[in-house]
Amino acid sequence: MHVTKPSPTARERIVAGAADMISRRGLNATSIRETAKHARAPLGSTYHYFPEGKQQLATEAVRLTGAWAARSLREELEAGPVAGLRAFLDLWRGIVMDSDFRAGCPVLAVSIEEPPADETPLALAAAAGVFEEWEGLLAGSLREHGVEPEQAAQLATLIVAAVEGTVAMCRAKRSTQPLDHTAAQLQALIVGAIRD
Amino acid sequence: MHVTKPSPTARERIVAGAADMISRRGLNATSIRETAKHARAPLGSTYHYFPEGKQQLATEAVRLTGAWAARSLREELEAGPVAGLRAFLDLWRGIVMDSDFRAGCPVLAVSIEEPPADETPLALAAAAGVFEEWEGLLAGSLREHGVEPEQAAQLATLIVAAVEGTVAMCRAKRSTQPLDHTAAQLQALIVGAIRD
DNA sequence: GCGGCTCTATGACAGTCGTTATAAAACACG
DNA sequence: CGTGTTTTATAACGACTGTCATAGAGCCGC
Repeated sequence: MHVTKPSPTARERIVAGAADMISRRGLNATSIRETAKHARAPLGSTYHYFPEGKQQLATEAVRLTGAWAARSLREELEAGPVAGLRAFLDLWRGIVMDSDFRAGCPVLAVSIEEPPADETPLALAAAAGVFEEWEGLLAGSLREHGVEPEQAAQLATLIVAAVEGTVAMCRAKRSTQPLDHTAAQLQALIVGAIRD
Repeated sequence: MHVTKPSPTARERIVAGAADMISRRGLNATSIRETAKHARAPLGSTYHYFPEGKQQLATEAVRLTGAWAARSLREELEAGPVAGLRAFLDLWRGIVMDSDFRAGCPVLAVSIEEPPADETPLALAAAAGVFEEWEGLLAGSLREHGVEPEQAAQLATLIVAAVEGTVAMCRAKRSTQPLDHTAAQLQALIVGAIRD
């Protein structure tokens, strides 16, 4: 049986492209015109698919990235928290290296740009939700391996925050050394937490 | 004896204002016109003081923030790594809370925005330098308290990355809970590393 | 007072931005 | 074929951007 992967629709291409551009240049510097061009879609289509404009596009880009990372995280966590951590780190390492240190995490990018005062920060709320989803997956796996609930929640927050911060540091330094440092420390931390 | 604090020059006000605006809206969304207005300085003055334009202004804003945090970090580290960590965390907690979750770290903001392809990323290099300065201070203090050099360097990277990431998460969630989680975990981690 | 320097004021340049309106095209389905 | 819906094309709107040029103020040592 053969299943041909459906070629992505124009709408999907726009969202994926927006996520990529946001992860490189930030939300404000990502223009709708360029995302459309990057996805080989006309400008008019963007406002057809995303009638609420840029906020909606950013929101969907954040959610897409969140779901993508969550799926990988969920799968690998079945082999335990250490395997999950490694998968999470490798995922971002790939992004950083494949882009020659030009891309990072669009969820972080959206989180640190103050939204215009007049509108509800939909994309920011989506970013908060993605962080919580990632933390929840990690904390759940830690609890399953005997870590106390409060300790598990704290550790999950630390992992997500450290990975996000490390990716940014790798971009600034144009080096993956921060990821190596963080990986070693977080792995040891998890191993120690599980053993208790 | 009485020493009047010298009122900051227009140049200093511009740099400080730029750092604040970058920490809120990101580098690309911070316009030179608005920084000038925010500092009650005319637009012409900005190009007088910063003839290399926006890159130079961003670079100085990053360095100002870096030096400001480094000074606090250096002072408090004299009381040991745990005190230094607490000071570092409190510093950012103050920024986040005083701004009602609208401001963060300008160094991080600069780190995650791809510079225009045609110019040398001066501000990005400055951000890398600031991260290294912070890591160096923390690693040095850890070594002084008996932590192995490699372990100290890794732990310092983790601390800086985690704090930066946590501040961003606090903004997204509009809560300081991530900072509480990270603070607890990092403190325990340092205590454990020192005791060995 | 007076030259010379630092700083300000003002306006302009060419470009991009988010968004909207409106018309044409492409398509699906009977 | 026609018809109704989805998608594209194109132009325009006001506003904003980084940068530069130039003319004027303010202030220094002499």
